[in-house]
Amino acid sequence: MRRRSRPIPAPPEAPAEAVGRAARIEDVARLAGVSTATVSRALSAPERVSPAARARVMEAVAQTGYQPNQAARSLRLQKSRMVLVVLPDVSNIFFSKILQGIEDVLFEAGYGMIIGNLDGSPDKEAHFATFLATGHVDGAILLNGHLIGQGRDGRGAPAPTHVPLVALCEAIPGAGIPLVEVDNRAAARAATLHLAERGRRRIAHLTGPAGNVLERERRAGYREGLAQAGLPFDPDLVVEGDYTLAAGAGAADGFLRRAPRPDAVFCSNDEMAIGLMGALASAGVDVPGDVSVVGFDDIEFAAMARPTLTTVHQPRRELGRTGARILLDRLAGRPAPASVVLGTRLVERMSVASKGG
Amino acid sequence: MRRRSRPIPAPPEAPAEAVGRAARIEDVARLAGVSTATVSRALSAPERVSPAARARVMEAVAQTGYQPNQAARSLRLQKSRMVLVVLPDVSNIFFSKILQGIEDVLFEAGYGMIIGNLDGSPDKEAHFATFLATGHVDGAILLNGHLIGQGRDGRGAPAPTHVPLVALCEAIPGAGIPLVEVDNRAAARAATLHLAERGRRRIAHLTGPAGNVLERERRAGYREGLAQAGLPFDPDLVVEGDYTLAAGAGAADGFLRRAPRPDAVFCSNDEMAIGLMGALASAGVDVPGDVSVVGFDDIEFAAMARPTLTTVHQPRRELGRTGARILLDRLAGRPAPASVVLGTRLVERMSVASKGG
DNA sequence: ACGGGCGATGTAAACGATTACAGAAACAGT
DNA sequence: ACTGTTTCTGTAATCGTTTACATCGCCCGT
Repeated sequence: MRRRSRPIPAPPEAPAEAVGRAARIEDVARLAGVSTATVSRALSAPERVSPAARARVMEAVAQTGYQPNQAARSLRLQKSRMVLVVLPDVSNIFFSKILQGIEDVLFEAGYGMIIGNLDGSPDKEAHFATFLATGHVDGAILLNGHLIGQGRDGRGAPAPTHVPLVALCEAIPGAGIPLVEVDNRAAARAATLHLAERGRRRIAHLTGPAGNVLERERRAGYREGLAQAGLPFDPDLVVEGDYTLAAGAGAADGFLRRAPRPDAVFCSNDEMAIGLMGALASAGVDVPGDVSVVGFDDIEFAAMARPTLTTVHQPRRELGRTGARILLDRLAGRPAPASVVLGTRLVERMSVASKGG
Repeated sequence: MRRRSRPIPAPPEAPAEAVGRAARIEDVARLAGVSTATVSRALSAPERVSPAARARVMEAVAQTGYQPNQAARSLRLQKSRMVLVVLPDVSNIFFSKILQGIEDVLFEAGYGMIIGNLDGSPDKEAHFATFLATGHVDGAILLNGHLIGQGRDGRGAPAPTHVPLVALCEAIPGAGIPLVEVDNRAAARAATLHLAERGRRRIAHLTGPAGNVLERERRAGYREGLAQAGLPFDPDLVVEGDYTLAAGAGAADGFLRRAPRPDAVFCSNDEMAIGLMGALASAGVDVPGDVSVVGFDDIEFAAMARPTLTTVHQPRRELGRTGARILLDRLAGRPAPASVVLGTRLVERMSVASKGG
């Protein structure tokens, strides 16, 4: 193996910097002929440094490609500029849109976003609960209450030391942390009333999991709507689902076997509503004629289902944005509202039809 | 406002620990009557510490509720046990399912997941590119090539120092990093052939964005499929979309105006396929009779659309899992394959019908 | 009795930033 | 010339771990 006869010029893409380790603040200081203190100041408070020194530092920074090490900063400053977002399921289109809103404003403020995907696993709940306490993140947004308060063991981990928290979409009773949500009860009432106003008399309710705080509100709203329309409440018409397409599809049979058969179903989310409509169609039932359906959330597919789905619109992205803003306020020590309620509206499409007189 | 007459007992939930700061390793050491070195060893390598000391340390840890500070660990160990996942859009159901797979195995291995949501913003691309270089994370998974290589400025940021990377779903030409993907070309060919075998003769293609590496493969597969079926390639039947429901719906008109009208459309994702079917139905076109439709991805809603959507199934969660595993291998210095191709399969549903003789 | 080996422990030096404090230099006002 | 003020800079402590190295017993074989 012969040596090359001529020295090879250094590759142009690596400017001055040695092949080895990333540049440290000390390298920059040496190169600029100043102390590390001056480098640090030149970067974080340029006005406290003479123009000459500042220029030399900037030059040295450019040459070395220096980027402050984040672990060191975190340690020294006792904050990480990271936020943990805890949610039941990233792959759920409802949450992931909220995630997008959170990311929007977190990024704007220079914060990074760590995902805690609970996935129904108590292990994960425990993990992320301690995660909060270990200085990994400056704050957290909780999309359900499992982490603190209402774990399956009845108690869950104790509220972590002093990390600011914000609850999003679902209240965490007794946790005493700010909450951003929609008025689920009012929305459910409006949806139920809407069906009643279209002449529907046997209005069923396909709910989410029973333990759910937010679901309690919706059930209450459903009953209020019935009452307001002068319709009797029939517990037999309330069926519990788990927010999945499959749950919706699976519920169809049950509803059809009820006697008398319901002429409308209010579903606690759009997935179940779409799953239900699909199964009803397959069973030869006319939607919306025989059975009208209302969903909840207004996910993108609601407008694409056949028939298009009448549903309660939730401002998902805005929910995320608002939650993140409140958390940032608390992180910055600014005053923040204890609770925010965002508006919903009923989006009328083709899955509800008028009936009778 | 009257003072309470009796002192209140300390709340029972705070065991021994002072109200102030979180416990440091030194607190534990003092309490256990050992040095900090022993505490550290007791926790990370118990067998190197005498049973007696170990017991005292554990007791002290329990009493103080000590959790090692992560910033300090990261700094000392030069690793963060965090992985950055960069993707175009968290709220997209295609990516978020992959995210779930990634999270599965990352969590299992004790790694946390930071999300870099590009959202089409060059700012964000730049941000996350430097993010990689600042010791925030030990490695990254890239769901598109924008971060390195093919940014809009033609170059993007230089490949970051030495952070292990893995590309997922979309190759990053020239980056020389492991890639996990499906055989997009073969899958597109199979989809096109499937339509041809059902007697479809004017098969259109609703594609993703043109710059897309993966999209080039699908277009190539589409043309191969046509060729294999003995059908002519007509550039007029290739329409570019952007993977959204709206793009699918918007493309319907164009297809219907073509003369002769196409009798099938192969769509590069399910959202566009569903949007297209919706708009076709609204225009009074019979799907699958007049126009058959095939999608790509097999998202959950594919089975719930009317008609149910025939589509190419991608193992999204498994893609995520595999990508994460390879990254972990590289992080651990284990040998890792340079590239993995996962299988797809065509899921036949109701959006394709046979035609003619 | 002595040296070697071994296991358990402690001391102190990293890791890479920020910043309190103090010193130096420059300048102005008397 | 002296003092006080202002502006800039450097020294060194600090954040909370981990771990190389040194030390200290202790046991064992000769």
